[in-house]
Amino acid sequence: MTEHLRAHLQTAQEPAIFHFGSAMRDLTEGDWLALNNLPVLHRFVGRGRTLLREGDPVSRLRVVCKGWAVRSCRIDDERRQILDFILPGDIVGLHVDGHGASLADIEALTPCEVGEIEMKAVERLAIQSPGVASGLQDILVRHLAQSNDHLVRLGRMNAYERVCGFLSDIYTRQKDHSPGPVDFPITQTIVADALGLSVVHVNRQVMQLRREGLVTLNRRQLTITDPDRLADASGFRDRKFSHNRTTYLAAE
Amino acid sequence: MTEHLRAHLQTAQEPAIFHFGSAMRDLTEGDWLALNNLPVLHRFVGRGRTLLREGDPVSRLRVVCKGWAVRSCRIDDERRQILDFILPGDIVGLHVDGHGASLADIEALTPCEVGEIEMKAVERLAIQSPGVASGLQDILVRHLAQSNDHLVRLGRMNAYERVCGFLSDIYTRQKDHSPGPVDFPITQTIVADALGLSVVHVNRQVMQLRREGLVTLNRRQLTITDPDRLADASGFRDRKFSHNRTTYLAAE
DNA sequence: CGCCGTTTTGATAGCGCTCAACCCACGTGG
DNA sequence: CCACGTGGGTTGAGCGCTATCAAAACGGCG
Repeated sequence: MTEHLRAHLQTAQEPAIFHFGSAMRDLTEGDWLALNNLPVLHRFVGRGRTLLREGDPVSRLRVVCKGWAVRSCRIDDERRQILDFILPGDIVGLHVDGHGASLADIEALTPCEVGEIEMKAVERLAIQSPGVASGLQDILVRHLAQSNDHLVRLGRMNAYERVCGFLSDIYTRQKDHSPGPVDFPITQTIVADALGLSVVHVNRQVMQLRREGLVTLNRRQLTITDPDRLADASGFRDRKFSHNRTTYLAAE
Repeated sequence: MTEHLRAHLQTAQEPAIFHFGSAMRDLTEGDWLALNNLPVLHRFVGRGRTLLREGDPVSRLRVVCKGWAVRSCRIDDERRQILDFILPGDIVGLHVDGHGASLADIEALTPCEVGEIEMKAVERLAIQSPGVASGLQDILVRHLAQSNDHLVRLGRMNAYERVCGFLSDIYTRQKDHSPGPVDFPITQTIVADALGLSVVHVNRQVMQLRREGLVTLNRRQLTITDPDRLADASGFRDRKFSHNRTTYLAAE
């Protein structure tokens, strides 16, 4: 398939399908055509609303086409853990238990546009198309890599390193499209719940980073002065993790 | 297929293949026959030896047929994080980056017998057999669920809850075969590196649990007096996690 | 027997939490 | 136009959970 044709196919379609297919590697022209036949249900979710609740049966795969969301577990009234951040183009609905029930809540950080695709239909497609089947596996494996990084962060990094690594990650995941500042629709409370810290302590680390001139950030935007230095400060030796792993698709 | 035939097929084969297939659901007779044709390379790994090193290209899937191992990341000279525990029957080699390189070291806690299967061969098989393809996905999804639990543990549980939850997990993962005590070839240093705590503090929590009469454990065996009480003490409301998730295959 | 890895215990220090207060930006309604 | 409420950010004081350091006991193994 020529590059030209591929580009045409990729841009010609439904955004949800485009993102879904783009997350896979080595799709053939036929795979793309088949993907395009998948029916997509559109939904809009307001900020703060729950897209999917823990324990809900997941029969549809969700592609978040616009907006940000988080996947989080509530432990009790005063504790919750944010498991990952969902950026535009990310896919939701793969974290399920043995009965197909969601392992966590998905909550919109900003208004979201979501495309929903029947899991059954995707599975049928995967049977016919090896490219889609292995693409699904790619997506799952990438989630595993992300969990890995987060586990190391929570288990063995101190507060300063956690914040550095987190900001570095969020930065790198968006860096492909635009130089300069990136979106950051995240409160410090959210950061705290993601990093297993208290809000107050997150704030102290952020203040520290500002004093050191490493970052500029507010509720809207994040600017990183020296990405390499920030990544170094995140504790992962030679930036191997956040650079090659969480964002390893972008690296190709 | 009759139960009798299934039982026959499952027991008639190579242990590595048996475990591999058993980790999947809804395999047809044909799937099992095809699995049995996969060539298996046998390896033996001594205690403390490294089965697979971080960064190594993973071209073969490993089934640990006998023995225990851990998957761990070294951060620097004095810090490491253990990401999960590999028990007999577990599958290794799915945690890879975008280039197929291992994300972590796999280290044998006890002497291990490992069956190695060419990834390429498995992929070829998955193309022909939908059961195997979706079985592979099952395995990946189960790993995701495990990571989830561990993330919550590291992010939002205190030392006591972490130890309770950990012991509870190890117990539940083996409980299907034998009542009473279960294997526990794990030093407190290993527990510490898994739970993001210091050895000394792990020991204090274990001592506490012993004083409370909840567990008996040494370097060989773990006995849990009242599994329900221990699970309650792990902080997960209604034992939903460790019960339904990490071990959700056993629940079926 | 002697070595070494592991477990246990005490004393001390420090990282990060809690509580509390204050500030700011923003939206809402009178 | 201003009063007010609300959500988020910032800062200080004090405490508690967990780490670190140190030492001793234990147990397996050559």
